[in-house]
Amino acid sequence: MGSVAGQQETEDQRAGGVRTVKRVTLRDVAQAAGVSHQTVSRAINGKGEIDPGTQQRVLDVARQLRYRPSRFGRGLVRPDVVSVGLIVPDVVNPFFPEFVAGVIAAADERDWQVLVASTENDRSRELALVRSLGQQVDALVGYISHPDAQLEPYVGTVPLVLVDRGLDSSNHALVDIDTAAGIRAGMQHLIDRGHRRIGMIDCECVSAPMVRRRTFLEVVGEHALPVDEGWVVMGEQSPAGGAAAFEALYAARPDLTAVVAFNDLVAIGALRAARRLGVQVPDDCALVGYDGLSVVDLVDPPLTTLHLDKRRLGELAIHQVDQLLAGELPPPIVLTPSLNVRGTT
Amino acid sequence: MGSVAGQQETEDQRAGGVRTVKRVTLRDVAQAAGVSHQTVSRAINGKGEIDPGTQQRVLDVARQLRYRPSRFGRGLVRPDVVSVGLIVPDVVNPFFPEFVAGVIAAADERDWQVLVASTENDRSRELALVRSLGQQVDALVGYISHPDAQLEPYVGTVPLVLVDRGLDSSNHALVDIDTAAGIRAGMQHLIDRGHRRIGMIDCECVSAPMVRRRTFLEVVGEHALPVDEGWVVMGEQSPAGGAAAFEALYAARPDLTAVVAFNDLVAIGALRAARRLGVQVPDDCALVGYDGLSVVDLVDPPLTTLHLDKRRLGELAIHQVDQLLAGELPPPIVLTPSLNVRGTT
DNA sequence: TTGTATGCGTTATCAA
DNA sequence: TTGATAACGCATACAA
Repeated sequence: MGSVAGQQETEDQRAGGVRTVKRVTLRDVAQAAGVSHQTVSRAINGKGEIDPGTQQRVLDVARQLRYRPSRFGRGLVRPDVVSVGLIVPDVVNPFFPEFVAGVIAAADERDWQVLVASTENDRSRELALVRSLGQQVDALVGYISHPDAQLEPYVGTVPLVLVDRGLDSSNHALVDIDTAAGIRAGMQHLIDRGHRRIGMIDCECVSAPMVRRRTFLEVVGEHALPVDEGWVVMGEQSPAGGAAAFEALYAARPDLTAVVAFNDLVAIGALRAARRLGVQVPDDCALVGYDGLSVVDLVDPPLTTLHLDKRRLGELAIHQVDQLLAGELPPPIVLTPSLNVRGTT
Repeated sequence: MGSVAGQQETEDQRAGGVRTVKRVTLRDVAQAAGVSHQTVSRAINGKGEIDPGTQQRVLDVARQLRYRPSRFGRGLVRPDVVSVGLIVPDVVNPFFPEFVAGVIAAADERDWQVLVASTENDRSRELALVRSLGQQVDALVGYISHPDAQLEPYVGTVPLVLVDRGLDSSNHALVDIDTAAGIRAGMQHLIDRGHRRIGMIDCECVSAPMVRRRTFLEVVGEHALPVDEGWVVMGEQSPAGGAAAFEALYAARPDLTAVVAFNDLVAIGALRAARRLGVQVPDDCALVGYDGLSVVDLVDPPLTTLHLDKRRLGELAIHQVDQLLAGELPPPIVLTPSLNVRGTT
């Protein structure tokens, strides 16, 4: 089976032999196998209408030559496979995998593909990603922190679904989270249980800046709870940050009876700090998290939290893509976290 | 600007107006704008060599017509963008996001794209995914449970990197985990601390069946530790499963002083069960996990575990892809977990 | 069963 | 500045 010889031959016959590694094409295989490129196509795709002998021969030659069909050539001539680009800030932060899973599942249901890209919490990478990925896909779903105005020049013509960024955006489809309603539910829960001396651990947050704190203060005002400096502390958005923030909060207000945390990770840090300080949770101090990560069930006691259906969030994003691809600009969809009472309240 | 009229016109002029939603092409825009498709191309890509007036006009028409460049048409004629398909069993299981992050990061470094697919723990989806995704990408990285023999017909010609499946595989590139060495290190640690009555919670595991148990028994034999029925229990691969398994183990061997768990999630379940049973960890019973999930630091006490660098695992997989794409079949790479002593031993 | 010719949507070359 | 023409790699009628 002079296939190896065939390969040599093919290489030599290449006219512009100088150019960089030319890709092996259907015609190269055809030439090497001494058939038409048509026959090769048939052999590769396993359609009938071909002599088993030649098919095998062609297949052998193809393997020798390391032939791989070009997805572009194919895509051009076959019904398009829809592909969606997904941009998230971080794949490891336990908030996002569930969201990504939702996107992938909903996409899969439609036989769509998902290209996942992560900015690795580097905001400066967002814009470049929007542009480059946007050129390679049929639509984009993005957990993007940049405001519309900055985004626009990079978006080009790609249909875009923005997630969790308030309703400031109008050119693109939106899936949003009603954080204010969530915080409000958490506060109400604490108030219902008789808490009045409630503190908050807040964090920097580009997507919904100040929302938690603002809502907190609103509710505090509505119920005439004690409020002045010291009831709200800022912390790093991490367990360690939550621990430090709790310590600061406890130092300033040792008589507090409940804390609302920016999110679950922060709350878990606060929980550990409380334990270290000898503060019993929930007896001495109740604690409410936010996000509803699955890890809240692994800590002790399990964390009461405002549970957001992150998987659903992803599914809805794909739903919005669907609309966009159909030529509609759908109205925003808003998801509200639901209170999940466990062991810390 | 009779662009809307232009659109009508274009639609009407389409010969086979019957066919399903034809995609808007460069030529459609050209016709509507009254220029050559070449000029449209120039306008879209913002190359110079075009009159600003016509450029603007063309751009307007393109927008009216909702024109989007075809990635296939482009891909055919521009230097290829390498894309890697990634198949994992589950995006939500905290083991995988770190792995995925490693793959994405290493791919990104090379300006490659990553298409992520999940089998959602449904083994039966693996093969179909290998085939379909394999056709759309330049290489595949797979956390695949099927043995080579079953896999082969579905692989086709796509370069494939298999992760964590023992070294039974030869046609494909491999990144493996030396689980035996990990378990051995964990056992040795316990033995060094004077433990002799050690139990194990094992789970079903397709990728490395029996490895933990086998290694456990080897070490037990080498050190003449007590061994008979009851020292190894099987459990579901989850915190709940770990809890149930610990209860069973404790019921059978109430005098045990240490437990090696299948993985961290199982170990965390065991930890909770121990607490419920009034067994102090680590004083009454030490506990060693496996995987090194970041959640081990969130439980109390933090879990001693055999830490596997999952991110690195992903990076190495891309490294293997690199070799494969260069035409080499690289030797397997083996990663060994390292003992991470925290609060449960 | 096999080969020829054509078109998919884009960019590049070159002439006008 | 613009346009005609030729690739790019593949699949599919249609002819042989």
